[in-house]
Amino acid sequence: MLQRPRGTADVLDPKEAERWQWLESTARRVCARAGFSEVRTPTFEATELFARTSGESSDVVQKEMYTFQDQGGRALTLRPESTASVVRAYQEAKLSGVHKFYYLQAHFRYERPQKGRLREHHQFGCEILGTDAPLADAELIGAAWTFLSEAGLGDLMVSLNSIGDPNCRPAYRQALQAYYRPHQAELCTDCQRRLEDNPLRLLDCKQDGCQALKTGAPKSRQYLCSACQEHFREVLRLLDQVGIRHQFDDLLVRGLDYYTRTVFAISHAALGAQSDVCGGGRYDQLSEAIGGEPLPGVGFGLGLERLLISLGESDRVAQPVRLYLAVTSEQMQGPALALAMELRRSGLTVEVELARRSLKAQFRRADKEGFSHVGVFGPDEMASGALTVRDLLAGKESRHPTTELANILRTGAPAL
RNA sequence: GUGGAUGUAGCUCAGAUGGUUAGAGCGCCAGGUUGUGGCCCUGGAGGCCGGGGGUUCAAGUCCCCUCAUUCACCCCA
Repeated sequence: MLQRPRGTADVLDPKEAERWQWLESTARRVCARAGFSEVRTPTFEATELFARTSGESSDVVQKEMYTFQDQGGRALTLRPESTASVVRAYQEAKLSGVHKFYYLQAHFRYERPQKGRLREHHQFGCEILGTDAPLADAELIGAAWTFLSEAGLGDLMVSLNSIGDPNCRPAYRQALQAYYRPHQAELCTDCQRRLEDNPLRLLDCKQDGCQALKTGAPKSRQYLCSACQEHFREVLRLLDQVGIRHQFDDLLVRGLDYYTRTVFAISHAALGAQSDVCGGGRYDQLSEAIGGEPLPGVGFGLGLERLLISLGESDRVAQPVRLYLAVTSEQMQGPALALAMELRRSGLTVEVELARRSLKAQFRRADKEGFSHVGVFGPDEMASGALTVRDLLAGKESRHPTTELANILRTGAPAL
């Protein structure tokens, strides 16, 4: 039989669907309170948008994009990330001033799948555009922090670094190259290439040989110009002030070229090698890379599949009242459905048995599927306009007029 | 893209050196007498052994290819 494409996933287990909905609504709630409004950008964009912002030499652009040509010969790409799109949209709409956006969107990268890494994955992300104030960095990181806490991820720690701006980064790159050149022979093949291509990336190589060289490598912080230094110091100070646990990590660099100054990540051990659940940073020159007016910004992206893995299987959804309406015979199914619809209209969660099975089997099923109550609807009940209700947790049973059911059950007293 | 592991019932897995009707546990369905769950007992359904090709008298078992999953690398959310 035909299967779903590699690296994609279906969500059809009701429990899992509920987890997704709960997570998404948590994100929306956190954003609404902090004044972020939702932005939705096209699923595909001009290939050039990503090529120019992420960087021609980045892995994303070199080998991970889903690129195709449409009937009109346009080169298009399924978005591998959303920041470039959001900046593009801001500029295209000729907005001005500070804007705060969030998105919940699917992203596509042609990669080899493994735990916490899919070809289509979903990210919740926030962007603050139009200001380079350190306060924006702090608020943005705060949004990710608040969201993760509310989602229930414990023991959070933000790692961050500053990788400078166009004024000071060139000097740092040169310093790195100068340091590594004499050791070139000891580097892994990837790092030999990086030495010319993208020296900053030398710092997050995990090969033993390269790892050893890192300790003596020059640190970006020592090369920051005074403006970047001041900016970073202020970001750190603000994080302290708002109570966000963080640690300075001078080996942290990001894979996308558009980052400037602040870069950060939040990781979680449950994810194995894909430990970063959230990553982001500042991108003050991105807009110009796509031919726009200067527009500073900071943003983060947070992988929802990864977060769901980190959160584990825990059922954090309180069990609400759910009534399973059982019937004593097939003849009662019609009247039972009518009753179910009436009860639903008054706000109750009610399910009726669709297959023909014995009362016993209906009870068994209600129990298995975690219903809180079973209503038995038979001739006696119908004649008296009542329903026999059994509380499955308490094991108690009683009969009530159907008109009073909604109130009795909704006010929740588990024991009737 | 590179390297390793895996793929047998809905799920977790057994099936030594190839040999007759492919098994278990859990789950599912039905019963254990009158309109009632969780425990227990009995019975039942359910498997092109991921797919294709090959070797052989004979393949779930051996070989090749392919698809998928998984772990690591690369990289990233």
